[in-house]
Amino acid sequence: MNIVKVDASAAPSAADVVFESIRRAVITGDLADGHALRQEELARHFNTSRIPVREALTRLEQHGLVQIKRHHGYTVAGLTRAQIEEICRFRALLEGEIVARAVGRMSATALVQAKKCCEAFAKERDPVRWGDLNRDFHYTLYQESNMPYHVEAVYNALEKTERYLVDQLRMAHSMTRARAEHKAILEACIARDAKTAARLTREHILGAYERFAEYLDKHPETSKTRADASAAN
Amino acid sequence: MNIVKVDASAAPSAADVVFESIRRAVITGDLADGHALRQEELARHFNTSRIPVREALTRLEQHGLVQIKRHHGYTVAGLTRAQIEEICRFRALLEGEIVARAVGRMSATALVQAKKCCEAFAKERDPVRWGDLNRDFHYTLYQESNMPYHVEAVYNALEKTERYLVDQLRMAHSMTRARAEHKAILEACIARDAKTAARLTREHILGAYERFAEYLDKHPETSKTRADASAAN
DNA sequence: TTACTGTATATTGGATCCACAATGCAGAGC
DNA sequence: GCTCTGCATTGTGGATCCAATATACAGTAA
Repeated sequence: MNIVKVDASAAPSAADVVFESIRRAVITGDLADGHALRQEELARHFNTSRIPVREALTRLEQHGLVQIKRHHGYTVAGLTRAQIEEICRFRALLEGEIVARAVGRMSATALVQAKKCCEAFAKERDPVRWGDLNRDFHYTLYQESNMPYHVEAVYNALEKTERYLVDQLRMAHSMTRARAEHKAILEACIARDAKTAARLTREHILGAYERFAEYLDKHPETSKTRADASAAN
Repeated sequence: MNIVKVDASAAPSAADVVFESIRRAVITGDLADGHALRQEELARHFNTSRIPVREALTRLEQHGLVQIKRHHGYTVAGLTRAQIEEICRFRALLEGEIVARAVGRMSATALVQAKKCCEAFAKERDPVRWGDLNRDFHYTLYQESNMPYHVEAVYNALEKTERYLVDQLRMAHSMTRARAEHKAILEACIARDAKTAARLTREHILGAYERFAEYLDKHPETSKTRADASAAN
Protein backbone atom coordinates (compact mmCIF):
# COMPACT_ATOMS: atom_id res chain seq x y z
CA MET A 1 0.00 0.00 0.00
CA ASN A 2 1.10 3.51 -0.74
CA ILE A 3 -0.71 5.07 2.18
CA VAL A 4 1.41 6.03 5.16
CA LYS A 5 1.08 3.58 7.99
CA VAL A 6 -0.13 4.97 11.34
CA ASP A 7 -1.42 3.10 14.33
CA ALA A 8 -4.96 4.44 14.69
CA SER A 9 -5.39 2.71 18.04
CA ALA A 10 -2.58 4.89 19.37
CA ALA A 11 -4.69 8.00 18.93
CA PRO A 12 -4.99 9.86 22.22
CA SER A 13 -8.24 9.63 24.14
CA ALA A 14 -10.00 12.72 25.42
CA ALA A 15 -8.59 11.93 28.86
CA ASP A 16 -5.07 11.87 27.39
CA VAL A 17 -5.49 15.30 25.88
CA VAL A 18 -6.89 16.82 29.07
CA PHE A 19 -4.19 15.14 31.16
CA GLU A 20 -1.31 16.40 29.04
CA SER A 21 -2.75 19.86 28.81
CA ILE A 22 -3.26 20.34 32.55
CA ARG A 23 0.04 18.61 33.31
CA ARG A 24 1.89 21.06 31.14
CA ALA A 25 0.12 24.03 32.71
CA VAL A 26 1.07 22.80 36.18
CA ILE A 27 4.72 22.00 35.54
CA THR A 28 5.35 25.29 33.74
CA GLY A 29 3.66 27.20 36.54
CA ASP A 30 0.87 28.58 34.34
CA LEU A 31 -1.50 27.20 36.94
CA ALA A 32 -0.50 28.61 40.30
CA ASP A 33 -0.11 26.43 43.37
CA GLY A 34 -3.39 25.96 45.18
CA HIS A 35 -5.48 26.86 42.15
CA ALA A 36 -8.82 25.05 42.27
CA LEU A 37 -9.52 22.82 39.28
CA ARG A 38 -13.26 22.76 38.73
CA GLN A 39 -14.42 19.73 36.79
CA GLU A 40 -17.33 21.41 35.04
CA GLU A 41 -15.21 24.38 34.05
CA LEU A 42 -12.46 22.16 32.63
CA ALA A 43 -15.03 20.05 30.81
CA ARG A 44 -16.37 23.16 29.10
CA HIS A 45 -12.83 24.36 28.40
CA PHE A 46 -11.90 21.11 26.64
CA ASN A 47 -15.34 20.62 25.13
CA THR A 48 -15.94 17.23 26.71
CA SER A 49 -17.89 15.87 29.65
CA ARG A 50 -16.58 15.62 33.20
CA ILE A 51 -15.64 11.94 32.80
CA PRO A 52 -12.38 12.40 30.85
CA VAL A 53 -11.59 15.39 33.06
CA ARG A 54 -11.95 13.24 36.15
CA GLU A 55 -9.71 10.57 34.66
CA ALA A 56 -7.07 13.18 33.88
CA LEU A 57 -7.28 14.58 37.40
CA THR A 58 -6.94 11.18 39.07
CA ARG A 59 -3.88 10.53 36.92
CA LEU A 60 -2.39 13.88 37.87
CA GLU A 61 -3.07 13.14 41.50
CA GLN A 62 -1.07 9.90 41.31
CA HIS A 63 1.77 11.97 39.88
CA GLY A 64 1.53 14.31 42.85
CA LEU A 65 0.84 17.31 40.65
CA VAL A 66 -2.61 17.94 42.07
CA GLN A 67 -4.22 17.22 45.41
CA ILE A 68 -7.73 16.09 46.17
CA LYS A 69 -9.87 16.66 49.22
CA ARG A 70 -13.04 14.61 49.30
CA HIS A 71 -16.03 16.61 48.14
CA HIS A 72 -13.86 19.70 47.87
CA GLY A 73 -12.21 18.96 44.59
CA TYR A 74 -8.75 19.11 43.12
CA THR A 75 -6.16 21.85 43.59
CA VAL A 76 -2.69 22.33 42.13
CA ALA A 77 -0.25 20.76 44.59
CA GLY A 78 2.46 23.11 45.77
CA LEU A 79 5.70 21.98 47.33
CA THR A 80 7.32 23.24 50.49
CA ARG A 81 10.95 24.17 50.45
CA ALA A 82 11.83 21.00 52.35
CA GLN A 83 10.04 18.91 49.74
CA ILE A 84 11.86 20.63 46.92
CA GLU A 85 15.15 20.01 48.66
CA GLU A 86 14.40 16.32 49.12
CA ILE A 87 13.39 15.90 45.50
CA CYS A 88 16.62 17.55 44.36
CA ARG A 89 18.62 15.15 46.51
CA PHE A 90 16.62 12.31 45.05
CA ARG A 91 17.42 13.47 41.53
CA ALA A 92 21.09 13.99 42.33
CA LEU A 93 21.38 10.44 43.63
CA LEU A 94 19.61 8.88 40.68
CA GLU A 95 20.92 11.04 37.87
CA GLY A 96 24.47 10.53 39.09
CA GLU A 97 23.94 6.79 38.92
CA ILE A 98 22.27 6.99 35.53
CA VAL A 99 24.97 9.02 33.77
CA ALA A 100 27.68 6.88 35.34
CA ARG A 101 26.03 3.85 33.78
CA ALA A 102 25.22 5.59 30.52
CA VAL A 103 28.67 7.02 29.81
CA GLY A 104 30.15 3.70 28.77
CA ARG A 105 27.30 2.92 26.39
CA MET A 106 26.80 6.30 24.75
CA SER A 107 26.78 6.14 20.96
CA ALA A 108 28.39 8.78 18.76
CA THR A 109 25.00 9.90 17.53
CA ALA A 110 23.74 10.36 21.07
CA LEU A 111 26.76 12.49 21.90
CA VAL A 112 26.21 14.61 18.81
CA GLN A 113 22.58 15.03 19.75
CA ALA A 114 23.56 15.97 23.30
CA LYS A 115 25.95 18.58 21.95
CA LYS A 116 23.14 20.08 19.91
CA CYS A 117 20.86 20.18 22.94
CA CYS A 118 23.62 21.76 24.98
CA GLU A 119 24.09 24.48 22.38
CA ALA A 120 20.38 25.05 21.93
CA PHE A 121 20.06 25.54 25.68
CA ALA A 122 23.03 27.91 25.73
CA LYS A 123 21.63 30.03 22.93
CA GLU A 124 18.00 30.23 23.97
CA ARG A 125 17.02 33.64 25.30
CA ASP A 126 13.38 32.95 26.15
CA PRO A 127 13.16 31.73 29.78
CA VAL A 128 9.95 29.79 29.20
CA ARG A 129 11.88 27.39 26.93
CA TRP A 130 14.76 26.79 29.35
CA GLY A 131 12.95 24.05 31.21
CA ASP A 132 12.31 22.00 28.08
CA LEU A 133 15.79 22.48 26.66
CA ASN A 134 17.46 21.60 29.96
CA ARG A 135 15.38 18.44 30.13
CA ASP A 136 16.22 17.57 26.52
CA PHE A 137 19.94 17.80 27.24
CA HIS A 138 19.90 15.56 30.28
CA TYR A 139 17.55 12.98 28.85
CA THR A 140 19.62 12.70 25.71
CA LEU A 141 22.50 11.64 27.94
CA TYR A 142 20.29 9.17 29.79
CA GLN A 143 18.52 7.60 26.85
CA GLU A 144 21.06 4.85 26.32
CA SER A 145 21.55 4.06 29.99
CA ASN A 146 19.20 1.10 29.69
CA MET A 147 17.67 2.17 33.00
CA PRO A 148 14.15 3.14 31.99
CA TYR A 149 12.70 2.80 35.48
CA HIS A 150 15.32 5.11 36.95
CA VAL A 151 14.83 7.64 34.17
CA GLU A 152 11.07 7.57 34.65
CA ALA A 153 11.49 8.20 38.38
CA VAL A 154 13.74 11.16 37.61
CA TYR A 155 11.24 12.45 35.12
CA ASN A 156 8.45 12.37 37.66
CA ALA A 157 10.64 14.04 40.25
CA LEU A 158 11.76 16.77 37.89
CA GLU A 159 8.32 17.71 36.70
CA LYS A 160 7.24 18.43 40.27
CA THR A 161 10.04 20.93 40.90
CA GLU A 162 10.78 22.38 37.49
CA ARG A 163 8.59 25.45 37.86
CA TYR A 164 10.40 26.45 41.04
CA LEU A 165 13.91 25.86 39.75
CA VAL A 166 13.52 27.53 36.37
CA ASP A 167 12.83 30.85 38.08
CA GLN A 168 16.27 30.64 39.61
CA LEU A 169 17.85 30.53 36.15
CA ARG A 170 16.67 34.08 35.52
CA MET A 171 19.03 35.30 38.21
CA ALA A 172 22.27 37.01 37.29
CA HIS A 173 25.00 34.54 36.34
CA SER A 174 22.79 31.50 36.94
CA MET A 175 22.27 30.87 33.26
CA THR A 176 25.97 31.25 32.41
CA ARG A 177 26.76 28.89 35.23
CA ALA A 178 24.25 26.32 33.97
CA ARG A 179 25.73 26.59 30.47
CA ALA A 180 29.23 25.93 31.80
CA GLU A 181 28.05 22.99 33.90
CA HIS A 182 26.28 21.40 30.95
CA LYS A 183 29.40 21.79 28.86
CA ALA A 184 31.55 20.17 31.56
CA ILE A 185 29.16 17.23 31.91
CA LEU A 186 29.12 16.72 28.17
CA GLU A 187 32.91 16.78 28.02
CA ALA A 188 33.18 14.20 30.78
CA CYS A 189 30.79 11.99 28.81
CA ILE A 190 32.80 12.40 25.63
CA ALA A 191 35.94 11.51 27.60
CA ARG A 192 34.05 8.43 28.92
CA ASP A 193 34.83 9.54 32.45
CA ALA A 194 31.90 8.07 34.38
CA LYS A 195 33.00 9.20 37.83
CA THR A 196 33.42 12.82 36.81
CA ALA A 197 30.22 12.88 34.80
CA ALA A 198 28.32 11.56 37.80
CA ARG A 199 29.91 14.03 40.22
CA LEU A 200 29.31 16.98 37.92
CA THR A 201 25.71 15.94 37.41
CA ARG A 202 25.11 15.72 41.16
CA GLU A 203 26.74 19.09 41.70
CA HIS A 204 24.73 20.59 38.87
CA ILE A 205 21.46 19.51 40.44
CA LEU A 206 22.30 20.29 44.04
CA GLY A 207 23.88 23.58 43.00
CA ALA A 208 20.68 24.62 41.27
CA TYR A 209 18.81 23.92 44.49
CA GLU A 210 21.34 25.89 46.54
CA ARG A 211 20.96 28.92 44.33
CA PHE A 212 17.20 28.57 44.43
CA ALA A 213 17.31 28.45 48.24
CA GLU A 214 19.62 31.45 48.43
CA TYR A 215 17.32 33.39 46.17
CA LEU A 216 14.37 32.52 48.39
CA ASP A 217 16.25 33.68 51.49
CA LYS A 218 17.12 36.99 49.91
CA HIS A 219 13.81 37.74 48.22
CA PRO A 220 11.07 35.81 49.98
CA GLU A 221 8.50 38.36 48.87
CA THR A 222 9.05 37.75 45.14
CA SER A 223 8.29 34.07 45.50
CA LYS A 224 5.40 33.53 43.15
CA THR A 225 5.11 30.05 44.57
CA ARG A 226 4.33 28.85 48.03
CA ALA A 227 7.54 26.93 48.23
CA ASP A 228 8.45 28.49 51.54
CA ALA A 229 5.01 28.34 53.08
CA SER A 230 4.65 25.75 55.80
CA ALA A 231 2.16 22.93 55.39
CA ALA A 232 -1.13 24.73 55.18
CA ASN A 233 -3.61 22.42 56.87
CA MET B 1 -17.36 15.74 74.20
CA ASN B 2 -17.12 12.16 75.25
CA ILE B 3 -17.61 10.74 71.80
CA VAL B 4 -14.50 9.49 70.08
CA LYS B 5 -13.27 11.89 67.45
CA VAL B 6 -12.97 10.55 63.91
CA ASP B 7 -12.57 12.47 60.68
CA ALA B 8 -15.64 11.47 58.73
CA SER B 9 -14.34 13.18 55.61
CA ALA B 10 -11.43 10.73 55.64
CA ALA B 11 -13.81 7.86 54.96
CA PRO B 12 -12.71 5.97 51.87
CA SER B 13 -14.62 6.44 48.66
CA ALA B 14 -15.84 3.51 46.61
CA ALA B 15 -12.90 4.09 44.28
CA ASP B 16 -10.51 3.89 47.24
CA VAL B 17 -11.91 0.54 48.30
CA VAL B 18 -11.74 -0.92 44.81
CA PHE B 19 -8.24 0.45 44.28
CA GLU B 20 -6.85 -1.00 47.52
CA SER B 21 -8.52 -4.31 46.94
CA ILE B 22 -7.25 -4.83 43.42
CA ARG B 23 -3.84 -3.42 44.34
CA ARG B 24 -3.48 -5.96 47.10
CA ALA B 25 -4.54 -8.80 44.82
CA VAL B 26 -1.95 -7.76 42.24
CA ILE B 27 1.01 -7.27 44.57
CA THR B 28 0.40 -10.56 46.37
CA GLY B 29 0.09 -12.38 43.07
CA ASP B 30 -3.51 -13.45 43.65
CA LEU B 31 -4.23 -11.93 40.25
CA ALA B 32 -1.87 -13.49 37.75
CA ASP B 33 0.14 -11.45 35.27
CA GLY B 34 -1.82 -10.74 32.14
CA HIS B 35 -5.18 -11.37 33.77
CA ALA B 36 -7.87 -9.27 32.11
CA LEU B 37 -9.72 -6.92 34.44
CA ARG B 38 -13.27 -6.52 33.14
CA GLN B 39 -14.92 -3.35 34.36
CA GLU B 40 -18.45 -4.74 34.48
CA GLU B 41 -17.33 -7.84 36.31
CA LEU B 42 -15.39 -5.83 38.90
CA ALA B 43 -18.33 -3.46 39.32
CA ARG B 44 -20.59 -6.39 40.12
CA HIS B 45 -17.94 -7.88 42.41
CA PHE B 46 -17.68 -4.69 44.46
CA ASN B 47 -21.36 -3.87 44.16
CA THR B 48 -20.83 -0.48 42.52
CA SER B 49 -21.02 0.97 39.05
CA ARG B 50 -18.15 1.02 36.57
CA ILE B 51 -17.19 4.60 37.44
CA PRO B 52 -15.32 3.90 40.70
CA VAL B 53 -13.83 0.81 39.08
CA ARG B 54 -12.47 2.90 36.23
CA GLU B 55 -10.99 5.40 38.66
CA ALA B 56 -9.30 2.58 40.57
CA LEU B 57 -7.92 1.14 37.34
CA THR B 58 -6.51 4.44 36.11
CA ARG B 59 -4.81 4.88 39.47
CA LEU B 60 -3.36 1.38 39.28
CA GLU B 61 -2.15 2.11 35.78
CA GLN B 62 -0.21 5.15 36.98
CA HIS B 63 1.41 2.87 39.55
CA GLY B 64 2.40 0.50 36.78
CA LEU B 65 0.48 -2.38 38.31
CA VAL B 66 -1.91 -2.74 35.40
CA GLN B 67 -1.66 -1.96 31.71
CA ILE B 68 -4.25 -0.54 29.38
CA LYS B 69 -4.74 -1.00 25.69
CA ARG B 70 -7.30 1.30 24.14
CA HIS B 71 -10.66 -0.40 23.71
CA HIS B 72 -9.16 -3.67 24.91
CA GLY B 73 -9.19 -2.97 28.60
CA TYR B 74 -6.89 -3.39 31.54
CA THR B 75 -4.64 -6.35 32.29
CA VAL B 76 -2.35 -7.10 35.23
CA ALA B 77 1.09 -5.81 34.26
CA GLY B 78 3.82 -8.41 34.49
CA LEU B 79 7.49 -7.61 34.69
CA THR B 80 10.29 -9.10 32.67
CA ARG B 81 13.37 -10.34 34.43
CA ALA B 82 15.33 -7.31 33.26
CA GLN B 83 12.72 -5.00 34.74
CA ILE B 84 12.80 -6.82 38.05
CA GLU B 85 16.56 -6.53 38.11
CA GLU B 86 16.46 -2.81 37.44
CA ILE B 87 13.88 -2.20 40.13
CA CYS B 88 16.00 -4.12 42.63
CA ARG B 89 18.99 -1.96 41.76
CA PHE B 90 16.80 1.09 42.16
CA ARG B 91 15.71 -0.05 45.60
CA ALA B 92 19.25 -0.92 46.65
CA LEU B 93 20.44 2.54 45.73
CA LEU B 94 17.63 4.34 47.50
CA GLU B 95 17.24 2.14 50.55
CA GLY B 96 20.95 2.29 51.19
CA GLU B 97 20.76 6.06 51.18
CA ILE B 98 17.66 6.09 53.34
CA VAL B 99 19.01 3.87 56.13
CA ALA B 100 22.29 5.73 56.10
CA ARG B 101 20.40 8.93 56.74
CA ALA B 102 17.97 7.34 59.20
CA VAL B 103 20.53 5.62 61.42
CA GLY B 104 21.63 8.83 63.11
CA ARG B 105 18.06 9.91 63.86
CA MET B 106 16.52 6.65 64.99
CA SER B 107 14.72 6.91 68.31
CA ALA B 108 14.84 4.19 70.95
CA THR B 109 11.16 3.41 70.39
CA ALA B 110 11.73 2.97 66.66
CA LEU B 111 14.56 0.55 67.34
CA VAL B 112 12.40 -1.42 69.74
CA GLN B 113 9.65 -1.53 67.16
CA ALA B 114 12.11 -2.66 64.50
CA LYS B 115 13.33 -5.44 66.77
CA LYS B 116 9.74 -6.61 67.18
CA CYS B 117 9.20 -6.59 63.42
CA CYS B 118 12.44 -8.45 62.94
CA GLU B 119 11.36 -11.14 65.38
CA ALA B 120 7.85 -11.37 63.98
CA PHE B 121 9.32 -11.92 60.52
CA ALA B 122 11.71 -14.56 61.84
CA LYS B 123 8.95 -16.46 63.59
CA GLU B 124 6.28 -16.34 60.92
CA ARG B 125 5.74 -19.69 59.21
CA ASP B 126 3.04 -18.69 56.74
CA PRO B 127 4.69 -17.56 53.48
CA VAL B 128 1.80 -15.32 52.49
CA ARG B 129 2.60 -13.05 55.46
CA TRP B 130 6.33 -12.78 54.73
CA GLY B 131 5.92 -9.92 52.30
CA ASP B 132 4.04 -7.74 54.77
CA LEU B 133 6.36 -8.52 57.67
CA ASN B 134 9.47 -7.88 55.61
CA ARG B 135 8.02 -4.55 54.54
CA ASP B 136 7.12 -3.65 58.12
CA PHE B 137 10.67 -4.24 59.27
CA HIS B 138 12.30 -2.09 56.64
CA TYR B 139 9.79 0.74 56.82
CA THR B 140 10.15 0.90 60.57
CA LEU B 141 13.81 1.63 60.02
CA TYR B 142 12.99 4.24 57.39
CA GLN B 143 10.17 6.04 59.13
CA GLU B 144 12.39 8.57 60.89
CA SER B 145 14.65 9.20 57.93
CA ASN B 146 12.73 12.37 57.13
CA MET B 147 12.87 11.37 53.46
CA PRO B 148 9.21 10.74 52.64
CA TYR B 149 9.67 11.13 48.90
CA HIS B 150 12.45 8.56 48.80
CA VAL B 151 10.46 6.15 50.95
CA GLU B 152 7.42 6.56 48.73
CA ALA B 153 9.52 5.79 45.66
CA VAL B 154 10.85 2.66 47.32
CA TYR B 155 7.35 1.66 48.29
CA ASN B 156 6.15 1.95 44.71
CA ALA B 157 9.14 0.02 43.45
CA LEU B 158 8.75 -2.75 45.98
CA GLU B 159 5.08 -3.35 45.36
CA LYS B 160 5.78 -4.06 41.72
CA THR B 161 8.30 -6.81 42.45
CA GLU B 162 7.18 -8.25 45.75
CA ARG B 163 5.17 -11.10 44.32
CA TYR B 164 8.17 -12.34 42.37
CA LEU B 165 10.67 -12.05 45.20
CA VAL B 166 8.56 -13.58 47.94
CA ASP B 167 8.48 -16.86 46.05
CA GLN B 168 12.23 -16.99 46.36
CA LEU B 169 11.94 -16.95 50.17
CA ARG B 170 10.30 -20.36 50.07
CA MET B 171 13.52 -21.86 48.82
CA ALA B 172 15.76 -23.81 51.14
CA HIS B 173 17.92 -21.59 53.35
CA SER B 174 16.56 -18.37 51.82
CA MET B 175 14.41 -17.62 54.82
CA THR B 176 17.19 -18.31 57.32
CA ARG B 177 19.44 -16.09 55.29
CA ALA B 178 16.88 -13.29 55.24
CA ARG B 179 16.48 -13.58 59.01
CA ALA B 180 20.22 -13.28 59.54
CA GLU B 181 20.46 -10.31 57.17
CA HIS B 182 17.66 -8.50 58.97
CA LYS B 183 19.36 -9.09 62.29
CA ALA B 184 22.67 -7.76 60.98
CA ILE B 185 21.01 -4.63 59.58
CA LEU B 186 19.23 -4.01 62.86
CA GLU B 187 22.46 -4.42 64.81
CA ALA B 188 24.26 -1.94 62.57
CA CYS B 189 21.44 0.52 63.20
CA ILE B 190 21.63 0.01 66.96
CA ALA B 191 25.39 0.58 66.75
CA ARG B 192 24.67 3.78 64.75
CA ASP B 193 26.93 2.50 62.02
CA ALA B 194 25.42 4.18 58.96
CA LYS B 195 27.92 2.86 56.42
CA THR B 196 27.49 -0.76 57.44
CA ALA B 197 23.72 -0.48 57.67
CA ALA B 198 23.62 0.95 54.15
CA ARG B 199 25.94 -1.71 52.75
CA LEU B 200 24.04 -4.55 54.40
CA THR B 201 20.74 -3.17 53.14
CA ARG B 202 22.03 -2.98 49.58
CA GLU B 203 23.42 -6.51 49.80
CA HIS B 204 20.16 -7.74 51.29
CA ILE B 205 18.16 -6.40 48.36
CA LEU B 206 20.55 -7.35 45.59
CA GLY B 207 21.14 -10.75 47.18
CA ALA B 208 17.42 -11.45 47.14
CA TYR B 209 17.38 -10.66 43.45
CA GLU B 210 20.40 -12.89 42.80
CA ARG B 211 18.74 -15.83 44.50
CA PHE B 212 15.53 -15.14 42.61
CA ALA B 213 17.47 -15.13 39.33
CA GLU B 214 19.29 -18.34 40.20
CA TYR B 215 16.02 -20.00 41.04
CA LEU B 216 14.59 -18.93 37.72
CA ASP B 217 17.60 -20.33 35.87
CA LYS B 218 17.30 -23.67 37.61
CA HIS B 219 13.53 -24.06 37.50
CA PRO B 220 12.14 -21.96 34.68
CA GLU B 221 9.14 -24.25 34.39
CA THR B 222 7.90 -23.59 37.94
CA SER B 223 7.73 -19.88 37.32
CA LYS B 224 4.12 -19.02 37.99
CA THR B 225 4.86 -15.57 36.67
CA ARG B 226 5.96 -14.38 33.29
CA ALA B 227 9.02 -12.76 34.70
CA ASP B 228 11.28 -14.43 32.20
CA ALA B 229 8.97 -14.08 29.23
CA SER B 230 10.06 -11.53 26.70
CA ALA B 231 7.84 -8.56 25.95
CA ALA B 232 4.61 -10.21 24.86
CA ASN B 233 2.94 -8.00 22.34
C1' DT C 1 -12.81 -25.14 -0.17
C1' DT C 2 -11.36 -20.46 0.67
C1' DA C 3 -11.45 -15.69 1.00
C1' DC C 4 -14.30 -11.98 1.97
C1' DT C 5 -18.22 -9.40 3.86
C1' DG C 6 -21.90 -8.32 6.91
C1' DT C 7 -23.90 -8.92 11.37
C1' DA C 8 -24.29 -10.04 16.36
C1' DT C 9 -22.11 -9.63 20.72
C1' DA C 10 -19.02 -7.99 24.20
C1' DT C 11 -16.62 -4.29 26.13
C1' DT C 12 -14.68 0.10 26.43
C1' DG C 13 -14.85 5.49 26.24
C1' DG C 14 -17.72 9.18 26.98
C1' DA C 15 -22.28 11.83 28.10
C1' DT C 16 -25.91 12.64 30.96
C1' DC C 17 -28.37 12.25 35.11
C1' DC C 18 -28.98 11.82 40.12
C1' DA C 19 -27.76 11.85 45.19
C1' DC C 20 -25.32 13.83 48.70
C1' DA C 21 -21.89 16.79 50.92
C1' DA C 22 -20.17 21.55 51.69
C1' DT C 23 -20.76 26.39 51.81
C1' DG C 24 -23.23 30.77 52.22
C1' DC C 25 -26.95 33.34 53.58
C1' DA C 26 -31.34 34.72 55.45
C1' DG C 27 -34.47 34.70 59.05
C1' DA C 28 -36.10 33.13 63.70
C1' DG C 29 -35.32 33.08 68.54
C1' DC C 30 -32.85 34.89 72.46
C1' DG D 1 -26.66 42.32 68.42
C1' DC D 2 -25.60 37.31 68.48
C1' DT D 3 -26.32 32.55 67.67
C1' DC D 4 -28.52 28.93 65.66
C1' DT D 5 -31.29 26.64 62.23
C1' DG D 6 -33.09 25.82 57.70
C1' DC D 7 -32.84 26.52 52.86
C1' DA D 8 -30.63 27.53 48.37
C1' DT D 9 -26.63 26.99 45.63
C1' DT D 10 -22.57 24.83 44.05
C1' DG D 11 -19.80 20.99 43.12
C1' DT D 12 -18.34 16.36 43.76
C1' DG D 13 -19.02 11.05 43.72
C1' DG D 14 -21.49 7.65 41.64
C1' DA D 15 -25.20 5.44 38.44
C1' DT D 16 -27.09 4.93 34.19
C1' DC D 17 -27.27 5.53 29.40
C1' DC D 18 -25.33 5.98 24.70
C1' DA D 19 -21.74 5.63 21.04
C1' DA D 20 -17.93 3.55 19.02
C1' DT D 21 -14.60 -0.13 18.56
C1' DA D 22 -13.07 -5.01 18.58
C1' DT D 23 -13.94 -9.87 18.09
C1' DA D 24 -16.46 -14.00 16.53
C1' DC D 25 -18.99 -16.12 13.38
C1' DA D 26 -22.20 -17.10 9.76
C1' DG D 27 -23.23 -16.59 5.07
C1' DT D 28 -21.92 -15.74 0.24
C1' DA D 29 -19.29 -15.62 -3.95
C1' DA D 30 -15.29 -17.20 -6.44
